[in-house]
Amino acid sequence: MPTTSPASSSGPYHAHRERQRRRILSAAGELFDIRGIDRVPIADIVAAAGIRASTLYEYFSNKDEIVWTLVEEAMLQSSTRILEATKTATGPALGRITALLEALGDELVNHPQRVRLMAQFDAMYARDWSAERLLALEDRLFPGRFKPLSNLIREGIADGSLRSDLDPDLTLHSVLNAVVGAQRRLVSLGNRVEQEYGQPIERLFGETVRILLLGLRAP
Amino acid sequence: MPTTSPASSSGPYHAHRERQRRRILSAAGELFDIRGIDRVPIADIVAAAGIRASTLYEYFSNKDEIVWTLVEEAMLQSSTRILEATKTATGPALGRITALLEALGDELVNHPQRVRLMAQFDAMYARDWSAERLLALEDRLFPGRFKPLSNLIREGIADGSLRSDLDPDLTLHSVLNAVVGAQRRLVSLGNRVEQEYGQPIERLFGETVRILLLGLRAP
DNA sequence: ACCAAATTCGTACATGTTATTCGAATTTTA
DNA sequence: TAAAATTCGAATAACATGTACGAATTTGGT
Repeated sequence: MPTTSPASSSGPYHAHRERQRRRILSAAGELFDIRGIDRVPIADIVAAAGIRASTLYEYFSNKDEIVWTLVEEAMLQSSTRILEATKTATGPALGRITALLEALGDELVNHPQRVRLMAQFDAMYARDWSAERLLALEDRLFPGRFKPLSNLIREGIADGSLRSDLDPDLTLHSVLNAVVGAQRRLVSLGNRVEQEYGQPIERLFGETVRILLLGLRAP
Repeated sequence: MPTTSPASSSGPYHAHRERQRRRILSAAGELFDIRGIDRVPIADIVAAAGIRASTLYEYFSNKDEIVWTLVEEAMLQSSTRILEATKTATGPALGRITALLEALGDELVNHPQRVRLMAQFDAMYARDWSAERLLALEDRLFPGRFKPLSNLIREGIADGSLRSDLDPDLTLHSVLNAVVGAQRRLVSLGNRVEQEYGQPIERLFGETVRILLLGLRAP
């Protein structure tokens, strides 16, 4: 009898369980990326992971749990990398905002699968039935995440690097939303972007960031 | 015996067929919006439309056809409205770009369901298996759609309303992508936006547009 | 009001897919 | 080698899609 249906976090078989868990998650992540989350049956995840369905249920009680686990990991990795980039940068606020937005560009080119996962999640899972769970997850991962953004604008106005007519509680949120939206749209459209726009993804993203920064900069 | 399985486009019963077709499409659209396209079985569409499954197959041969029809309509309505707004505006290019972006804001507040549908489609259907069909659809709906955008930038540089260092083949594409990305992200996150950011959707969107326009404007 | 054509209904059905459970067999640990 | 953990294989129940067809109903034209 397994300890409990969701994976246990310690014990003699701990290392092995962790390995298996990873196998399942990465197999699922790959398939979700290629075919779309809702079009991947458990049977396919199982086959890709090289196990039987009944084994999978020793690790996750259903597909949703796999999805939520992947999303949690993606959000964590993403935010870790971005916070780090922002903290590394020094000098006037505009420079730190630049670093923040460019980190999202790095993510776009270096971790497209991760970005695609979150794009899918936004469009499909961010519905009422899961809103509570998502908000709870975000609160757990980064409590009090918005004060730094507002302060960044305030500092920029004070140090003269940003326009003085910006609203600290509004501007950076809307800029971030636009950049994240651009990022996710570009990565979702994938090859089609280049076919349609005739420009490589990273140039389009870079130009978006450039224009936004020009709009923020003090005249 | 029905004329053909997909709806016929003329004949004595034409008006009635159109009405029924609409019933099906709007029932499906509603359900897709609430639950997500891939989580709506045919049986539910049929029930919501108040008909039997066998009747539905007189109009659409499968669920994908319903989805594609809805997407085609959404793309057409959206682009019609936006082209019109752009053409109505006169004066310097910056003003016309402003009208273009504000039209996307109108769509966000007045037709959120339509925007959500396209957001879902981008994230789920814009994959390799359907890329050809989508490109064909776009070519059919608006052939040669990108020259006007490039020209708008060129005109703006010429008439002095835009910065002179913009790239006609790049800038407006990337700005549009960002605005569309922001629009779709806001509408997908829905109520969560206000809970998380503490700002109404249209303010966030408006601020995004404002910053972008500041970035485009000649110094 | 009536007729003929078109549409819808009701139902049955064949087929395939999906998620989940459970006891038996196997592998691992100590 | 014994006990514990893990995996397997098979069985099952539920769901979903799409098709078929005669009977009942609605529609448009006259």
